[in-house]
Amino acid sequence: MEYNPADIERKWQTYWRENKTYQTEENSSKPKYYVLDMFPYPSGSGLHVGHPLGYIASDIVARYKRHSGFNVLHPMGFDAFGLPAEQYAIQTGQHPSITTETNIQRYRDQLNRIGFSYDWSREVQTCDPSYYRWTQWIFLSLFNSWYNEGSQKAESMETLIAHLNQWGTKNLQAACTRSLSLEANDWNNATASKKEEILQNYRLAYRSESWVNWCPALGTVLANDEIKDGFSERGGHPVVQKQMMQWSMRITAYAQRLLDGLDSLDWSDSIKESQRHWIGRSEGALLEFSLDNQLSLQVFTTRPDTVFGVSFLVLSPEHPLVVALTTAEQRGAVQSVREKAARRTERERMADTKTVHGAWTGAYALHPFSKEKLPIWVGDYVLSGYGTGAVMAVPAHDSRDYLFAQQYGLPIREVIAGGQIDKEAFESHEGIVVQSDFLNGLSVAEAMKLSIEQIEQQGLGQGRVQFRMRNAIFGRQRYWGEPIPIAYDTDRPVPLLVEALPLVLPEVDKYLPTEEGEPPLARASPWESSDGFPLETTTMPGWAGSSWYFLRYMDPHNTESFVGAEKAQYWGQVDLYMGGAEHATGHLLYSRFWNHFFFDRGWVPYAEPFKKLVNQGMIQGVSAFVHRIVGTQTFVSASLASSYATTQLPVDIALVNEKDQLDCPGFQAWLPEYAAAAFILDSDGGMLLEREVEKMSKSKHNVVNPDAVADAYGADGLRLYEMFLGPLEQSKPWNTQGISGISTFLRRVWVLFTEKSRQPNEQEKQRALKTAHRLVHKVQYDMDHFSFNTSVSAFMIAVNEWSALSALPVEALERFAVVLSPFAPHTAEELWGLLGHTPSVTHQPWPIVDVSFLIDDTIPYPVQFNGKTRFQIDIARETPASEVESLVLAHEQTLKYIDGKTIKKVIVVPGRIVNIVVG
RNA sequence: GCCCAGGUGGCGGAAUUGGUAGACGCGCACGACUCAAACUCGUGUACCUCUGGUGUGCGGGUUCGAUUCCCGCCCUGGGCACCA
Repeated sequence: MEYNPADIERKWQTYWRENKTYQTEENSSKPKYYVLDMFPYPSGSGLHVGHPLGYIASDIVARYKRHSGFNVLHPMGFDAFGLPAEQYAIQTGQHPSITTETNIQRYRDQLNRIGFSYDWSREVQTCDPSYYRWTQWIFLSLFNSWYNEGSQKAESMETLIAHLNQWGTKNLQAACTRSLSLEANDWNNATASKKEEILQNYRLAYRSESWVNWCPALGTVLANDEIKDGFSERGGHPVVQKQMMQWSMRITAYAQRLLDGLDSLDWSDSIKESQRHWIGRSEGALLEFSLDNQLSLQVFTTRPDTVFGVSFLVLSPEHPLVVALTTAEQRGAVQSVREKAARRTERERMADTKTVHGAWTGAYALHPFSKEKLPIWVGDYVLSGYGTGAVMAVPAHDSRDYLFAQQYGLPIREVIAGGQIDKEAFESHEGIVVQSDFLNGLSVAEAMKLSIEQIEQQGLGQGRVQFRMRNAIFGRQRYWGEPIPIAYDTDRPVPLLVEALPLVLPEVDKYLPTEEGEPPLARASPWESSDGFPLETTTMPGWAGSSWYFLRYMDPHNTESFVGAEKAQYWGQVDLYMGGAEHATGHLLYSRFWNHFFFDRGWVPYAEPFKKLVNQGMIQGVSAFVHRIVGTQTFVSASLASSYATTQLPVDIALVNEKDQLDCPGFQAWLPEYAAAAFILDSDGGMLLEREVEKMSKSKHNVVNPDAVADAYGADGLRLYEMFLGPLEQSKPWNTQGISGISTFLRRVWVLFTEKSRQPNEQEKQRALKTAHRLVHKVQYDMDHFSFNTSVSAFMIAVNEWSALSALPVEALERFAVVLSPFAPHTAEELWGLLGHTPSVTHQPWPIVDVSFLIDDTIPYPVQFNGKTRFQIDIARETPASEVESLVLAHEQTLKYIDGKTIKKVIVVPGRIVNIVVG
């Protein structure tokens, strides 16, 4: 009987589906284990072999945990709202839900072809109204909550309103957009509209006029994490800064907790570091500089110790005081800086960090201590969104201020000794404070402390922790997303009632903005609430639906709440979250933010949603390039290309054979422009190509399709090979050729189970069992260390050892089938059946290792001379060190290597090695 | 510029606490089977000036012994990038 993966895989996939083998148990008494994959966006091009890498690894863990007696939650779903489906809708007029549904179907088929053990009865799709109803509900909950900095948690707006009723803003500790000062009377006498304006200052989901990243080509705003190098992540369009009224999320309220929470997480250092950097905590002081005319200007600085080195102040071009401060003579210069800054795209701003532009406003401020007159400048290197949008410039000790001072001839005053400030700014914290009045002679650390004390005592400002992270813009001017469940009573936002949810996406005639520039939802008529108020026209961003889906899987059909309290309690945290490192600062931060909020409101038992995170590496493609002689349609083999002037053009890797040669007729048929191609072959008659490792993508023509690999080598072959390629977290190139080793392995496994005698003699039985126990031990170790590539090697070693025996005991084969099943589940099911067992192998207990099989009676001691291994001798395990030494010294080969030299020292490491030092 | 990860044969990679560097697989070479080829099976395969020597990016150090620990540097990949 031949090993036929196609038949076996079809058979078992049907069996699993019909018997609901992977359905998670409800009300189980078993311990739980939650293994989650980052759900995919179902793109039109389907999966390539890189996508399933993480899914295979997590599926192995899920299956291993089932064998180990856990009730496993291993779900899959789709992040189904998003730009590509909408762009396609704009081009074709087809509703994005149709494209999305087709793509999801294809993804589901592709995933099932690989034999994943998902419980599909829990599938979620973010674009499904029964799902986004709860995304909208969460939005309303955030709208109806504020962050109490006193209790350090989110609370219902009711407690805020109660405080305002009684005290106004007195003693109110709240995360807010700007700090307000109101008496209880002011609040109580305010109109509904004025009250809402005040509340907006505190709500966790709120509207504000803010600087946004506007992408004209996509016609929408983008979050910082949706931009790469100044271009939109999707589509690569330029992005500019623009001020707009926008829905935002007050994630900054959670900055400190999001930072602290990282310490308890079992995540890679690189992801934790990028989150820390993104949050960007810095300590310093807010400091007031008074102006001539009653006004004052506030700056944020992390170096209050250098306060006597301030020689000018700089405002961002957008700073609200710029216009008021600028004198008539300076108006032109300042205006030109402001206009220039406004015109710059994000991209230009980043490309050009070496030059600064600025102008003097004509105004002065007074130094808070020395009362010296300091000129106030406008400079484009100061960002309006960070700190107060104004800085005290200390050019001697800040390189950006230094650059600015040099360019405009402003004074540079050394206040920390130790640098060479005629050459560059001295930013080190190692130094003694000089020319600084009461700070003279102190270290930087001492001066920081004392300066803040003095600033606070004299009422000039206060110590302050500042975060780089900004609040997240939430509205998108797009169609294919969750509608925001808000109506407007004139300008006052009014939340829809929970009973009115879901607010379903309306039908529109086109998926484009209206002629007036309104988002596509404005095309719906009427787009208004049941009581006739106009509805919000922006939709939620992609990250809304994906920030809580891991909770919905716990309780996917609940119509009463987004997740039931008992289910949330039982499943707790995600034990293992597998996904790409590209979500380091987007999805993973937003999900943590929302989950902290749910925790504060008492809806989930943990603030942190993902206990352990593993980032699978990228599988790269190996692109192929053909040489074309410049200006012709003649193509030349790579081996001859050096004799011609050529350009290299990418070729679909389907047209390349295993010797890196081009299928010439196939190439001519591939694209019309190559129909008339002529070829100059090398002496072997081949058309050699250049190969290069790059990211796998459709546009590079280097995509390998998992379906095709599974058809040729079986799903189990694909699974084993993806794991065998190398460490999970590393990037590595895909080379289909290598999979033949896996094929050979699986066939040899099959032979062991179908042709090998099961009546071993005692010696063979012991040898076979030793191999089996060592295999189980190794695989178990690898499971705990996510080292799946070495497990595949261990399987091969076991099979090689067993193949050399004439018979195998059934106990060895049984262990093998169970241990193989997480990796190659279809084959393992079939093997389990061949041993006479009834299905399924899925819940068979993981074999127990008999440690006596792991220990050998004798140890092959390597014998080294001066650290170089020369030979080995077998010595009984328990032999004491002194005896090992004499055995080695008495060995005939030892004499040869001593070769008349003196033995200076003999090192015996019991059980390991012998090293003889001669000289 | 800053932060993080990594650098081992022709290739993917292994080496679990400082203890035999190159497991396992690909590729390649030779052999068996075959009229022949493919498949399959077997043997070999780090390098060199080969009774020996060298070798885990480079240079140093610690140690009886270093891919592993320490110092300095180079390169590759990823992230951040005027954050005061």
